[in-house]
This record gives sequence, structure tokens and C-alpha cells, in this order.
Amino acid sequence: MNLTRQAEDYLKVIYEIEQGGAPAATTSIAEELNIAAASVSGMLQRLARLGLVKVERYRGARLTAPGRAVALQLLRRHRIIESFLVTKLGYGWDDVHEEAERLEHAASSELIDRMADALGNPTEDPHGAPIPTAAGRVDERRLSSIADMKTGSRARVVRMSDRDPEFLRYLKKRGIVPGANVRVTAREPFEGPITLTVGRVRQAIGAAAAALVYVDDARA
Amino acid sequence: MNLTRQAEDYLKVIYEIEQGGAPAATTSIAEELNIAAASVSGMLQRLARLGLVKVERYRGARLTAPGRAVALQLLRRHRIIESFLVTKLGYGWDDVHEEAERLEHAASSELIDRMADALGNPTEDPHGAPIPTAAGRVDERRLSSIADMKTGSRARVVRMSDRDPEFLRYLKKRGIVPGANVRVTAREPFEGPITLTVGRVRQAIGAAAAALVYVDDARA
DNA sequence: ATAATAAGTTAGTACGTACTAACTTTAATT
DNA sequence: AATTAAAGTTAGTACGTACTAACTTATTAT
Repeated sequence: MNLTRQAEDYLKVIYEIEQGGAPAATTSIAEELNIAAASVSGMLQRLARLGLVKVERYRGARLTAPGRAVALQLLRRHRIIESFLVTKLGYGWDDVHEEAERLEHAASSELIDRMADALGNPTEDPHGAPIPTAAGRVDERRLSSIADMKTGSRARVVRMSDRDPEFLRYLKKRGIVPGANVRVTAREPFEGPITLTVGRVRQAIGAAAAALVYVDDARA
Repeated sequence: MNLTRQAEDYLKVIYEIEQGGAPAATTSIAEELNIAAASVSGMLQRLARLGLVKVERYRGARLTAPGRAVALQLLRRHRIIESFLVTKLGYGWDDVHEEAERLEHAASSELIDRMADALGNPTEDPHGAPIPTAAGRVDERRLSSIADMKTGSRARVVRMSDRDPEFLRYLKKRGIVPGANVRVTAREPFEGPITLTVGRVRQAIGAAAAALVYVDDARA
């Protein structure tokens, strides 16, 4: 199955959106890829013709098994490349997403496997995201985010969205990195700021940001 | 200047063909890229519109300064990637061309520079080809090949074509690698085999192969 | 110099992937 | 239930990049 870069990107975002539970809506895909909804409708038909997605008209798309396999391979590539860039080439964790985004389509499986070997076959990337195996197995546990934590609860940060370098730098400056222990000391209602204690430091972050930082157990 | 993968490939082969002296003929480009001549005609017009090549109708194309700059960047990328794969990821020198061919279009300049740094800024790739600097300077000396050597002459192998893995394995098995010393002990006329002494071993190779192995000085 | 061959170009087609504009379906509101 | 808003689709267009077929120009051989 030789797919174009674009087709691969579609599959990847469909996978990610589907992790939310529901089928991937046309507009969500369009937003994620920054293209018009009409273009998505067209591409979904092609992907369906290729047997990579199952489209229910007006309802959204779901990956088929083959489509899912492609998406998982891309995820694996992306995360191994990110790890490699950080560990072996001195990239900052905030600055690898874009580079990986391009390389993941160009790298052969052999290259990915060699990189993984060189890294000791890590199971997580620098942002805490699990790396699918070459066979396509991955931990898909649904994590809670800081936004889900009750006031007074503690948790360990395990993962965060890697999309926005700015965001990652913001988090890092505040000590919010995988492994950090946080305690929610106060919450404002109506999507208001959440006050955290990270280490000894107390600080407030917005609800939107909090929703992008995942923790091992929001109820501990 | 944001070019497609294809446009970049055209510029690269035009550069390589032009190294032979003459402008790059439509058919040569077509052959190198494995596409129809008609497609080349079309693309040359687009590249000309972009100011990357100068086309003389029915005569061939030459790179402009900007076009040349793009080609040299690609060459730099290609060769640094090849070096990195061999040195840092355990690839065989015969097996890196294709991988580099894809990655060179996806890698950022930053990545290339970081790889180059990690390698200690090498000036040659594993096949002996000179690596252009980030500023686009490169040694373009025309080298003679084994096919140019007179009977009885000696020379040092400095470089060989990296296109065909089979060919590279063939050469390696015979000790014909960059740095090897060869002596031409006999030549058959009419493009016949050339008998070489490499180290202590004597062997004959075809004229076509000999033309793809470059040496420092055929007349020594 | 003419004819034959090789090289190159143009015209017309196809496919992938995007777009906008217009329309349809679904969901939400009253 | 009817209306409106939101989401999704279709139709028509454009561009990049390939193709084949037909034609033109350049080169070579006689």
C-alpha cells in the first residue's frame, strides 16, 4: 500500500480523533489538517475506496484494521524520531514535533528500527507518549488530565500534547514535565484557572492548558 | 522558495548532468528520473518560470544561480545523511542511497547541520563525494576515472558512484573503496575489460564499471 | 542536399489534492 | 412541528505532475 503523504496524515489525525471515542467528524479532521471541509469529504471517499476507512455519510469516519495499522506505524515513526532527535541530536523537546512530522513520511521501517535500537527501544517519547511496537501494539489507556483532578488530589504527570512548542516551553518553565508530581490546591469554576503545587512552587494555569497535560491518576 | 519533491529532484539531476560540461538534455533528465521526456519538457518550463533554470529550446537546461543553490543544498543533505546513516546507525555504504534520497527532501537545514556537527563536519561522504558546505561551496574538480588510466599507471581511488547498491557491493568485494591504490596492468581495446592490481590482487573489471570509479590522478 | 533517425515539444488526458460556492442533511432551538 | 444553525456533501475549478500520441526540430548518414 503506497500512500501519499497527505493520505497518511489523514489516517493519523483520524486515529487521534477516534481516540476520543466517536468517529472522526469531517470538520474535526479539516481543522486538524487546516484544510477545507470539502477537501476532507473528497479524501475520505478515496480512503474508503482504498479500504482504509469506513465512512458513514454525515456521521464521520472510522479507521479499518489496515487503516489503523498505517496510523500506528506513523505514530511509531513520529515518536521514535522525536526521541532520537532529542536524545541523539540535542534537540529540545519543544522543538521536535515539526521535524518529526516531515521525517515520519520519508523514513523507511529499517531506519526507524535502527533508531529505536540505538535508543534501546524506548516505550515512550520525550512527551510521555507511548511508542507503538513495530508490530503495531500500543498502550491506548485513556488518561485523565490535570483538568480532571479534584481539588486537593495529587498525581504524577505522564504525558502532554506535543503540538505547540510555545506550550511545551511554558510547561517546562513551570516544572510541568513527565514525572513531575502535582497537587491541585484550588480550582475556579466556569473553566477558570487551576492552582497547582509542583514541587514546592504554587501556580495557576488555565483550564485549557490543564486539559492537555495528562496524569496517571486524577483521583489519588 | 518552497519546492516540491519533484522539482528538487529535477534540479539535482540537472546539476549532476551539467557537471559533464554540456547543458542537461531533456532525454538525459528523463532517463535519470525514469519519466517520459514530455514530462520533462513541461517541468523545465515551470522551473524556468520560477527562475531556477535557463532553458534553450531543443538544446537543454542549465541551472541559474538560485537553482544551483538549491541543488547544492540537496547534495549537501544527501551526503550528510548518507554519512550519518553509515557512521551513526550502522548502515552499509551500499545501502544508504535510497534512504538518503527520500530523507533529503524532508530534513530541515537545522537537522542537517546537527547531523554534520555530530559527525565532526566531514568533507566527504562514504563514497568519497565531497559535501557542499552550508554556504554552498563544494569542490567541483573533475576527476578522472579508472577508465581514463593508461596501462601501467597507478592511482588512488577517491570516489565512486553511489547509485547502485549491487555495484557498490561488487566494488567492495574487490577492495575497490575510497583510499585503495590501483594499478592498471592491462587494457583490452574496444571498451574491453581493464586489468587492475588492487593491493596484491590482480583482477579485471568492465570498462563501464571502471568509468564509475574515480581516482586522484590517472596519469601518475 | 536529402532522407532517415533521434531528440524535443505540444496537445490532450488523468489523478491527487486542494479550493469556493451552492446545496443537503442533521441537530438544536423555540 | 417548524425554523435556524451547524455540519457535511457535491459540483466545478485549479495546479502539479505524470502519461501517450502526434508533430517539429536537429543531427547523422548516405
